[in-house]
Amino acid sequence: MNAEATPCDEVLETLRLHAKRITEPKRAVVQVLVDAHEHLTAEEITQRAQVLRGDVSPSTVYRILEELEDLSLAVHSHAGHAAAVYHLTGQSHGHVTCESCHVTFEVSSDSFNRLARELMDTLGFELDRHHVALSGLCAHCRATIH
Amino acid sequence: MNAEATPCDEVLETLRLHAKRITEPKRAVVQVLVDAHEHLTAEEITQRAQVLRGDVSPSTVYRILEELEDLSLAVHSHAGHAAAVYHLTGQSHGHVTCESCHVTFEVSSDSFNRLARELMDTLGFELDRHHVALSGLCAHCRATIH
DNA sequence: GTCAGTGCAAACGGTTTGCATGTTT
DNA sequence: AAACATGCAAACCGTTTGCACTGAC
Repeated sequence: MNAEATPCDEVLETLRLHAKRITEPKRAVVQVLVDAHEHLTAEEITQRAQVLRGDVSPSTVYRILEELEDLSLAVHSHAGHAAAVYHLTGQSHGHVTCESCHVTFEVSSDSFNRLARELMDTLGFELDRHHVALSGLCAHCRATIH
Repeated sequence: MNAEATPCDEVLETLRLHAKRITEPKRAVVQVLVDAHEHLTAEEITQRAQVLRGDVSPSTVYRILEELEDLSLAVHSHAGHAAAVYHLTGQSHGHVTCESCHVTFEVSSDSFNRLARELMDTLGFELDRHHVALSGLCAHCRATIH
């Protein structure tokens, strides 16, 4: 129960602890990720960071995202054909993406855990549930298309 | 129990039935896919088709693969960062890909079915098990790395 | 003052497309 | 002959990289 810093500060503090420098573009990107409740592409992150700070280049965003991933502060996953989506690490969960409207849902770990256990038992395969999203059709698109 | 045509002929016959023309590049690509027991990238398919036929362009291979997919004769899936892999449709199965050695395994439908049912029940989400591969570490790489 | 971090522009890999030519029907 | 399929080259999109410069420490 200590006076909690903002989630944004927590991430920046972790960077500091790893001898990373705190720069304006980093503040902006972290802020965007903290504020985002969806999963964002690098391009979306860039655009939003530019709103906050004006002039953040895409390459910088990619470098910052890579740094955050190295420190396990963020992860990305691949959703079908589209660009990768990034988000800060929270509780463990999987992803499913709608092929039609491209919305990405998080799915509780429980749903994946059974499959993960089965893969381990049968193939000795260790599932990384973050990294690749399953795809299919969301309820809305299914109703619309069929 | 009729005298069975080769799998290759079956695919070509299906093309014919859909008023598609049977060309040398198509024969080569279909032959490659029939012979392949792994999942191949478009580039690998192109290379092997060129061995069979000399001079098949990558763009033609992509167009043929698209045609096969339109007719549900083939599917592709995305494995982590790498290029998409293609294969002819057989029994329904899912994919898991090793992040380290990039081998793709097929996983029996049963393993995915439970997850699929759960996604349908909880989100109304219809899983397309073909389209995106889950990733993780295969038994061999796990043993090597850890 | 040093070095990590930045912006820019160019390169990259996988895939798609426009167009003139060739081949199947 | 007509329609479709092909090869080539150029475009495309998401991402990465080389480099000179800036700004955090």
